[in-house]
Amino acid sequence: MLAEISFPIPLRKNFYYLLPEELELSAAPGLRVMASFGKREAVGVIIRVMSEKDADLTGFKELKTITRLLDENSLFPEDALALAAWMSGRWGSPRGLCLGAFYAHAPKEFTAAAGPVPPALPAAAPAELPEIRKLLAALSLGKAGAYLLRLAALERRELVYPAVFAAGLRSESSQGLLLVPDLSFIPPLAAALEAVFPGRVGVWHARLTPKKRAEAWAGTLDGRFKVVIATRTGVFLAFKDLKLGVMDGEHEEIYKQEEAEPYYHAREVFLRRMAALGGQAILASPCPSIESWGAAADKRLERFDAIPSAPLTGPGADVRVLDMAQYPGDILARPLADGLRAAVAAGGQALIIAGRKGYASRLFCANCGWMPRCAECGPGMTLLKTGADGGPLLLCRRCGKKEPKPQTCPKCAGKVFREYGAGSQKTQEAVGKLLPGAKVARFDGDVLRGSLKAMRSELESFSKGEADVLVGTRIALRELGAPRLSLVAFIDADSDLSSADFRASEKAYQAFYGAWRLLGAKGDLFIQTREAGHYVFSRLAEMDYPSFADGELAARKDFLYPPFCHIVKARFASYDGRAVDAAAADFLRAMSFLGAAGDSSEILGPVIPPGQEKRKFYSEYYLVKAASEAAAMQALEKARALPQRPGVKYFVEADPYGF
DNA sequence: AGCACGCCGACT
DNA sequence: GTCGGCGTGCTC
Repeated sequence: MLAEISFPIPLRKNFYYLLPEELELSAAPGLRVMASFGKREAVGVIIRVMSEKDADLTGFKELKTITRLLDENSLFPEDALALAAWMSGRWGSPRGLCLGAFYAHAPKEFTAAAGPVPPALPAAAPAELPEIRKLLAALSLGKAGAYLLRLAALERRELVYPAVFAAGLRSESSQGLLLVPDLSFIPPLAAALEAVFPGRVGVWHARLTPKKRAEAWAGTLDGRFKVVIATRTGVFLAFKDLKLGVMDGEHEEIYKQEEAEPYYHAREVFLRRMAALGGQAILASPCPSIESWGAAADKRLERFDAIPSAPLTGPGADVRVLDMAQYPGDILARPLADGLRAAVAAGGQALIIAGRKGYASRLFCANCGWMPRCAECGPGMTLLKTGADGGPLLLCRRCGKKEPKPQTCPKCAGKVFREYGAGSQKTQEAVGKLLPGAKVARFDGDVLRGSLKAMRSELESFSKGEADVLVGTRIALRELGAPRLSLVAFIDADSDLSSADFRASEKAYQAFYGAWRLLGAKGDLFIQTREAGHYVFSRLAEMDYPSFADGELAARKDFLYPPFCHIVKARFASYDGRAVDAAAADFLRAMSFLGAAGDSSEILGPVIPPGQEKRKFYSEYYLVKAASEAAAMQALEKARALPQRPGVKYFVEADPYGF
C-alpha cells in the first residue's frame, strides 16, 4: 500500500511513500507520519491511502517508506483536510502550508493528561439587556448556529462572555474558543472567565514560551481547558470537543493574515470550522464588518444588538461634522479652533488626526464647492498634475478610472477651481500657531518608522499628561491612553474616504466610533470634511452604526464590492514598462472566462499608483470582482498559473485588505 | 521550508 | 590557504 503525504512546504504537490505492512490497518487520512524527506526527517500528514496500481509513479526511481505513525486518531474531528483544501483554493497558498497551520504546534508525543478537572461554577448572568438574554437562551439550546453580536466596551465583554460560555457549554466535555484581535485583551478576559471556569481557562498566542505552548496545546486537545482565549492562530487549535466559538472584534483587519503564507482570514476559517463541527459561532463587535452585516441581512447570521440604538441613551461625547466648504482655506475650522483653545485652557488634552501623508490634492469648485466623484465606484477623485498628454487628470484611486479635469463645474458652471488637503506637518504648524504655549507631541509614519523608543516616548508624553496635544495619523488612536482627553479631531476625513480601499468608509466610521468611545462620557469629537453629504456622516451624531452599515451595504451592492463579490487582486511589477503591459495582457486573456456564463463579474484596472510616470519602476494592478466564490477561486488559480515573464514580478491575492 | 552544493571575499 | 556569505536546486 501507498500513502500520499502532504508536507508543510511551499510546494503545490504531495509525495508518495510506501506504507509498512504493520501500519496498513492503522494508517488513515488526517494522521501524521514521520518520514525521510530529502536529507531530513519531516512530519507530514496522510492525505489518502491507496494501492500501488492507483498511483501514477512514472519517473520515480525508488519510493521511500514511512518511518512511523504519530497519531492513532485524527486530531481534528472537523476534518482539517477538507478545511485546508478549501483554504488553499480560497486564498491560494499551497495546501501543505494550509494543513501545516493546523498541525504546526502539535507535539510529536503526547504526555498523559493531568489530574481531575474542577467543575464549572454557575455564571452570574449579567443579562439586563433583553438582547443578551435572548442570545443566551438561543445558545443554551445547544443547536448549531452562527450569530452576530453587537457589543460595546471591554468592560461589557468581561461580563457578557463568561455568561455566553456558561450558557453554551452545558455538557460535560464541551469546550469553547474565544478569539481576540490583540494580545492585550487576553489577561482581563482570562480573569473574567476564570471566575466561571476556575483552573480551566487556557491561553494561546504567538509569544508563549515553548513549554507553555506545549501545555496549552495539550490542555486544549485533552479537554482540560473549558475555554481557550487565543489570538488569530488559535483558530487552528485542536480541541477534544469544540462546541462554541466567539470571535471578539470580528471587524479587525488583524484577523486577515497576508504578511506570510498561508494566507487566510481567521473569521472565514472560524465560521467554516464551527459549521463543520455543528457548533455555535458568535461574531462580536461594536462596529461589525460589512461582510458580517451582509451575512446577517441574508439571515446567514442571526443578529443580536446589545448596544442601545439611537437616540443614544446615556452620556457620550458631542459629535460635530464640520463642512469645510464653509471655512475655505482653513486647516482648522473656526469651531474646532475655538474648541481646541477651550479644551486646552480647561486643562484637557486633544488628539488631532491629520490627513494621510503624501496625499494627492483634491479639487473643488470655488463657487459652489462641488467635488468630482468617480461615476464607476463612488469615491472622490484625486487630481494628477501630469496626465499622459500633459494636461491635468482626475484619477479614481479605487478603480483606476481617469478623466480630464473639467473646464467648468458641472453643477454651477463655475470656472474657478481650488485644491485642498493638509498633511500632518501643515496641521502641526497650524496647531502650534493656534496654541503658542501648548506642548504638542507628534505620532505619525515618520515617528513610527523611527525607533520604537522614540515612538513610545511621544505616546507616553501624551498619555502621562505632559503634552496637551497629540498630532498623529489614525494609528495613534489604537495605542492611546489619555487621562485628560477631552477633544478628538479628524482634520481631513476625505483623505481616508477617497483612498484606494473600498473599505475606507467602514474603517473611517470605525475610527470615528473608536475616538468617540475614547472620549468617554463627555468631550467633543470634530470631523472636518468637504463631503458632509456622504452617508458615512449621516446620523454620526447618534453613533448609529446600524444605519451607517445599511447604507454602506447598499453602496457595496451598487458598486459590486464585497460581500456582493469576491476580489482577486493581481499586481505586476517590473523595470520594463512593456513587460508589465505584456503580463497584464496575459492576465486579461486568462480572465476572459469570467462573464462567459452571464454572471456579473467585472475586472477593474489597470490601477496605477499616482506619480509613477516619473519613476523607473513600473507597477500596476487589476481587481477581479468575481460574482461567486467559485468564480473567484477559479480566477485565483488561473492568475497564479500565469506564464512567467522575465523581469516581471507577480503578486496575486484573494480578498486583499492592504491596498 | 530545510538542507546541500557551489563559487567568490576577509580572516587566522 | 580556510570560514562563510547567500544564489539555486531538490525533496516521493
